[in-house]
Amino acid sequence: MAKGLTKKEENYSQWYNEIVIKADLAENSAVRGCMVIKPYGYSIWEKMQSVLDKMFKDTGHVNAYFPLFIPKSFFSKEASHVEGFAKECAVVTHYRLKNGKNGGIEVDETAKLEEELIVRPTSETIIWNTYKNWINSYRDLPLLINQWANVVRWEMRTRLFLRTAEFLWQEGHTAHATREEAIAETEQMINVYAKFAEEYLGLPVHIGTKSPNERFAGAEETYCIEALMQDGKALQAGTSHFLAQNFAKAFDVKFLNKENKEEYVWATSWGVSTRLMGALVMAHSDNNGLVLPPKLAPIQVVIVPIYKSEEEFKLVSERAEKLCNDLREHNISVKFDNRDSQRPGYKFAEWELKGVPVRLAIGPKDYENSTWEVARRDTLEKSIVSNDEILQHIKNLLDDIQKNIYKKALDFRTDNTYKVDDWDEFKRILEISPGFIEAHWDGTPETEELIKNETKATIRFIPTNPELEDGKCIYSGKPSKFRVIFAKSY
RNA sequence: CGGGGUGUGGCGCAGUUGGUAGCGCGCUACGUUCGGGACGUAGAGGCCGGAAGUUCGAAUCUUCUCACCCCGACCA
Repeated sequence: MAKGLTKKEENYSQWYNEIVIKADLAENSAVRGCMVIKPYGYSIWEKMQSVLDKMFKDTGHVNAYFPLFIPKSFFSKEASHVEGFAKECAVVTHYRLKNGKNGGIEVDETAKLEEELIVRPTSETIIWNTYKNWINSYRDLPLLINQWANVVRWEMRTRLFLRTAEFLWQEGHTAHATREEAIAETEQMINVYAKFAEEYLGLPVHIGTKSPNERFAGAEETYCIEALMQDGKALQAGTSHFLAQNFAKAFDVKFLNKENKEEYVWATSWGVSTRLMGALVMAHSDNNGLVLPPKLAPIQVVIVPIYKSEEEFKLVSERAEKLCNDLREHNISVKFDNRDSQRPGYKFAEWELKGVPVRLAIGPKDYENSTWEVARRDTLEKSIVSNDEILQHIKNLLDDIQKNIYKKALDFRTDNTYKVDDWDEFKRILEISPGFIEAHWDGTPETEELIKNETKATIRFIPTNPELEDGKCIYSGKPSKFRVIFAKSY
């Protein structure tokens, strides 16, 4: 089975790479660090987009589009923001090419830009520079805008979907009249992300806040959803930032309140990216390939005909086409794989590799008995279902698969979450069976840094409503009131 | 940016002490097959990452260069 696919127990990162490539999700491009998202992968992303977009609209947001390029001067207006991104910015310095000496092409040095342009690593600066013109009164607030865009962060080391130099995402940027309202927005959006992750990706996530070390550059508070991958490493799947008045002050965005007094506006920003594709792969897939949650699978059901003669093909095709129509009427996406060039066994393996949730086979025997062979991707179980019941069976099965992969991921997380009070135990667990570790922390960035240097583990999140309990910091032994969650991370 | 590795048909690789390139997969055609990755026959496809050098002769040796991958530091 799964010919040529590395087993995840043997080499997890190679297993991941092979699934991404062999399942036709994406491939490396001719440009260093930049990937090509292939049609099958992109159609999953489109499904994510359409679900998220609706969730954003339902919470009152509208879409807009801001420029790819940001004047360098904008960037330096918010000090910690610049510092956070400076090391990974692509910069445009010239606007013209000319013919070179040896028939090649070279940069025309006479066409130097007066002011260099930064390719956006995120859009806070250009957006706040624009909002300044849009906001005058409390009547202009709240301003609730999202954009779907690409951004560039010049990463040293890249991995398909998880970290690429260019990636696709959405970034919401909102402006509010009060601190409370902005915080409520920040929390609302992290809850939207959590709901999306759990209900659609089938991925259980924790909601929490980031420690100062891990916080977004320019934010007062960063909320995150954090998931556990099958190798025991944590993956940040989405973030929502309370930006306080930092950008309003940097870009001088003020409004007149009801008392006719000038105030700086309060801001949030929030985003999820194509990194979610990586999360999807690493959360559910197995040694046979990708496992997709039905709600995001581009193809939910595939039908493989089995036949010897032309007549047999005709008979099973007729019944397959009929079922295709029925399924489509019930908004279930289905593919009838009637390629004559491949044999059934090949098709079975291929659709498993691509993670299609439900596979049906129909051959002469099934035709005669009025049955279907039904195989589910998550458990690899097969059953025989009568033609009368097949439609309802598939509907139930898709729901069941969606629930089951969530439960599997949740059980995995539960099994790999540890409460630890002893430093040696902390190190030992990270060594032999990584996962989430709940431990006490003295609240200082210095301690987090020391723990990171010694174990590579960082604080993934601080619970939003922690259970209060007196304890001692796992590293320094200083008093602590509640536990935070450590893990190695992507 | 440090440490390691790899560049040879579309993909994965072999190529010995230098003698002018081969295998598997895939692809094309035809036939037999078809309930878990079929087989046969016949084909197409590469100036061996690039440049310079050594040599009668370089995929192979030397120097330089470029690209990519993996492990670290940094990051969503």
